[in-house]
Amino acid sequence: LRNRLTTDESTRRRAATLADVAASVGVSASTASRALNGRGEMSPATRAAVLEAAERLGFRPSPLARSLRTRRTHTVGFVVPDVASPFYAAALKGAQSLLQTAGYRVMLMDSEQSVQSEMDALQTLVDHQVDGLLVATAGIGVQDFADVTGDDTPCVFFDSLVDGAGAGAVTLENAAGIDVLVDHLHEHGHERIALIAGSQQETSGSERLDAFVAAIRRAGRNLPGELICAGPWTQAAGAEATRALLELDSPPTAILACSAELALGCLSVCRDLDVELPDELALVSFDDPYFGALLEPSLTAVGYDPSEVGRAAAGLLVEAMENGEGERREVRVPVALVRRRSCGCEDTP
Amino acid sequence: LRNRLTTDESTRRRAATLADVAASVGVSASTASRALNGRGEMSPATRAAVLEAAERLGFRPSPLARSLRTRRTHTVGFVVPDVASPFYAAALKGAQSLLQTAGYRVMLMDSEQSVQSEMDALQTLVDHQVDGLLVATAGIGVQDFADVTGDDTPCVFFDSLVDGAGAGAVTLENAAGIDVLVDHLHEHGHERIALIAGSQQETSGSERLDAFVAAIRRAGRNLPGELICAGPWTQAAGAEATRALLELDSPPTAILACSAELALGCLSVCRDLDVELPDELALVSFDDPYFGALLEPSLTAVGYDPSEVGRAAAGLLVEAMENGEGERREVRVPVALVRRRSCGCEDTP
DNA sequence: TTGTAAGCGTTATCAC
DNA sequence: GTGATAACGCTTACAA
Repeated sequence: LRNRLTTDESTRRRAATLADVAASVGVSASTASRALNGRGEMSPATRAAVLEAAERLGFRPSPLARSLRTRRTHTVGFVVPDVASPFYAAALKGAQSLLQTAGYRVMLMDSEQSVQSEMDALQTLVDHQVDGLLVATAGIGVQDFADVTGDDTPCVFFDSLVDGAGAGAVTLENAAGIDVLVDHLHEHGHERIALIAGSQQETSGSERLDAFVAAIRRAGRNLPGELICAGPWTQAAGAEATRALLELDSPPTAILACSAELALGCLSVCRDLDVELPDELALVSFDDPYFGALLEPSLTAVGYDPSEVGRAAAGLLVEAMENGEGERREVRVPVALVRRRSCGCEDTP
Repeated sequence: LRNRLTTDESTRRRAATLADVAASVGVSASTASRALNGRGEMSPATRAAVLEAAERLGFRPSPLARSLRTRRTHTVGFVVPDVASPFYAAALKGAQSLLQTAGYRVMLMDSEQSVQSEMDALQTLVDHQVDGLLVATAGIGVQDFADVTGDDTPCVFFDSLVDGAGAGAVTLENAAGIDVLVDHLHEHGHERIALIAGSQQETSGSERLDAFVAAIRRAGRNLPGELICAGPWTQAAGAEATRALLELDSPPTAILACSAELALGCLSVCRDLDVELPDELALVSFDDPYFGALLEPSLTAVGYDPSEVGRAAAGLLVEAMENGEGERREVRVPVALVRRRSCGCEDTP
């Protein structure tokens, strides 16, 4: 019942160190170290004795000291533009869980969508000698990235890419997702489709916009520039874009929002303006929020597993950290269309 | 244009160390250290020379070495039951941002709602000699907590409490929130109100349940046990509870869900079963999700700023880490009722 | 004002 | 098999 870690003496006992364990057994620190790490041959007797002493003294090796010596911290840095966003939070969880079982800790930084903060974050992490980096860039350049990291630390980018940089990359099937959304709207007979795009600083934004333009062209439709709005990934931006689109002389009959946030902004404006969805305007979204079925109208969207993005990225990173960087590997996480009512379909249970 | 961190020589240049800086100026390491840390008096000339050399060599002090020596890591551990949950993700962001500006890094651990994992996480963090702990407990006991941390590391609990443990605590106004919700349902004339409570392992769960019982009693109503369901904080649990409640011989006329997740589960079941909200059943929720206004029907709820919870907790922790633990401080983050349609009110824009 | 030396807790390289 | 000894990169008495 008594707390093992405090003593009756006035002095609070310091945590046991390797030297303490060694002394307690009567061997040298190096022997104790070898015993605990199972390195090298040694008499079973002393090994057992050391193990017993370590247990008895409640010895906990200091990762700090170990890292200083071995130059490995078993820590990876995780950098995202906004941890509070459902997507990044889920990716974080996926990554964290894989990393934890692989024996790595994660140090988290939020770049607040700023390239400068992102560079600061990377600098801090590199200073800490993290073994690897997982970053969803806010739009850093290849050169800046190399300058900060010295290209010494394995890095896997996810969500958005930085040219050919890094030991690997995980992104979504952006083009495929946009294609299926555009096709679906075409099937519903829409001719004037508007795009509410996200930030063009990141490839996750530009790939979707590019894919949209390509899909419309491929279908032989023409594409007025006024039907394309780009801005930050926020609900407010989605609302503003929708308002602008609805005020057009000939407004679109359908809107494709490039993220759930943007779709939500669109939804709320339509509600305010009493625009009936999907009759007066159809809406589809790249990104299926977990409450998509409960919105009014329920949201037709392209969905995917956000935690899988983090998990896959972490997997590549562990690979790169342990086996050295081999081929640069790119993974695309698949997406799938979920038909609901906002496009004009019926809910499917 | 050329990368500063690589050399033309075959050998990749090692990052400059304090010794390198000192040597380059022709002073001792201690002098260089003092110059860089601005400690002690010294000739402006040498100080300037050291600073210049550090700059020129791109010197970056090693936090690892520094921490080993000073026994301060400028790192705080952050432990939550589920980072992917919107509430914890927002709290994380609030905490992270305050900590970052205060000069601390955050090391993240997810306890996956398991007490054992939570203890492991705490152990890991303590081993890493974090300067402080921010934990939303999954239900650890006081004694276990003390055993792991040795009560050496300042800890601020948030969301849920551990008896009187820790240097401080930040929670929501659970009782006030439940009271206002129950009162509001009473105003709408409801006599049979059911509660879908969350996990009773955590005080955030038990406080809400207790407050509910008290509020009903205070109003002189009687409270059949069948109207209270407790379970995990998941949408699935909310759905299951709702299904059970609706099958009762005399089902409730109103439901109070103790979290947004639980309310969502309720909502989806009502949709499946064609139960009309709010006419056949009223629903209110403790926790106002950011898309609450866009649900069908829009959700009446008690809301609060989740990032403020993290920020406040981080504030208390920084205080405790820098000025030593003084009085144990408890903060309650305020909540406020948001009337929407699910209770029978009209939307207010 | 500056330098010397010890030490933070490990691990790695040698001898023995 | 095991033990000195020397790092890892920094801070801080204490001495000069």
